[in-house]
Amino acid sequence: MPKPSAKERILDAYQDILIEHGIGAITLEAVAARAEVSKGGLLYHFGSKEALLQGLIDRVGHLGVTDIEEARAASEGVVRYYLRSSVTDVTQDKAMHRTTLAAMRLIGNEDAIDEAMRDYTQNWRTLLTEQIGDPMTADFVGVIGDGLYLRAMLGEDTSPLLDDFIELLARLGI
Amino acid sequence: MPKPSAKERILDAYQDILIEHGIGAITLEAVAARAEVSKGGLLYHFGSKEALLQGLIDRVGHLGVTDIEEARAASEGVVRYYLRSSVTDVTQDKAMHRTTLAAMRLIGNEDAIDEAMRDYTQNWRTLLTEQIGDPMTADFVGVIGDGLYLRAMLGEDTSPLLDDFIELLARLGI
DNA sequence: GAAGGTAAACCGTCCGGACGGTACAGTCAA
DNA sequence: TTGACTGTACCGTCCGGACGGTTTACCTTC
Repeated sequence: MPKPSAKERILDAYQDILIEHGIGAITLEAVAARAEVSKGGLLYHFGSKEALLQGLIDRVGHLGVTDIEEARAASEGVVRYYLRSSVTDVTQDKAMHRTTLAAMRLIGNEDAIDEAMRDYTQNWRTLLTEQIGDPMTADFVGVIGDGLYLRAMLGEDTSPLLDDFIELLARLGI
Repeated sequence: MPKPSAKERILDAYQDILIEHGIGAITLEAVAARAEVSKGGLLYHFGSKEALLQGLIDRVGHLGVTDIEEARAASEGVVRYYLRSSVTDVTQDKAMHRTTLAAMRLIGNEDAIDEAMRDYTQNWRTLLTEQIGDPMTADFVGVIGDGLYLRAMLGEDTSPLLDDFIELLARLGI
């Protein structure tokens, strides 16, 4: 695996610090240090803290689109794909999962993040509705995924719940 | 309704700012201004920003206990009480609901908050298991409540979902 | 009941440190 | 030569917290 470009590394560092220590630990110097870049180097790529945030939002947008595409094509089915990617699964370590977790740390603190996350959940809701048929049931599945994410944010390992939840949903004909 | 004591007003202001503008907007001066108290007055009651956080944690603890007690005694049943209090219901405006929403803004930023929230969800899980019997199904209901809270954090009005969700759970024999 | 005392409740200013951002001169690989 | 940085020095602002008052409520004693 080649070393990612500095810009990507900076964004990764931004995410990592958000996930591990939260928004309060985000300083330009801390992000730069984690990315193994000088402060000047960071500011070369992202002209301000605000630009760094925008970088994360863009990433949520891009990864969100490809995530939905992959889900649509997944052989296991959309619902199972959705729940699996909502669960903390150490073995997969998907890019979108980390990005989402990082973005969630900013919910309520940055309006632009709230909007990006609403868009993302809305896209999922659309796909789930398309797949399941009934919008109400689709919302139900959507909320379960969100709940799993919230638990992940609290540091809980939710992977043991996956199969049980899928079985319960199967009983509802999903 | 008499004017609450300064200490309560300060904690209310702290919550309000967290909910409306997030952790980044929390400064001693902002909280003091919102509570209509001087900065010195605030520091008289809470000796530091850390103490303010501890005040919120204590509140989560106290309200959490009474919340669980009320749920246990609720004529509508524990599950319905749980889901109803997870939903954004403008008409009720329960103290615990606001406190939880405020505390959620701090998840991942303050270890002590994470722990308090884990305790709170754990207490609910225990009660739900006791009520439903099967721990796996209880977790299922628990996660749905969490998902509703996450949506509330994103500013969504989740109250229309309540009855539908209860009906879906009824189909599972809950 | 006036005077005096006391402690809790509260006010407003000041200081030091942290942090975002600027500026710029130098390095180095392609 | 140009783009991608490094490293250092610096500035202005913001914020936490310390601190030295001041007001209010409530005794107590003459």
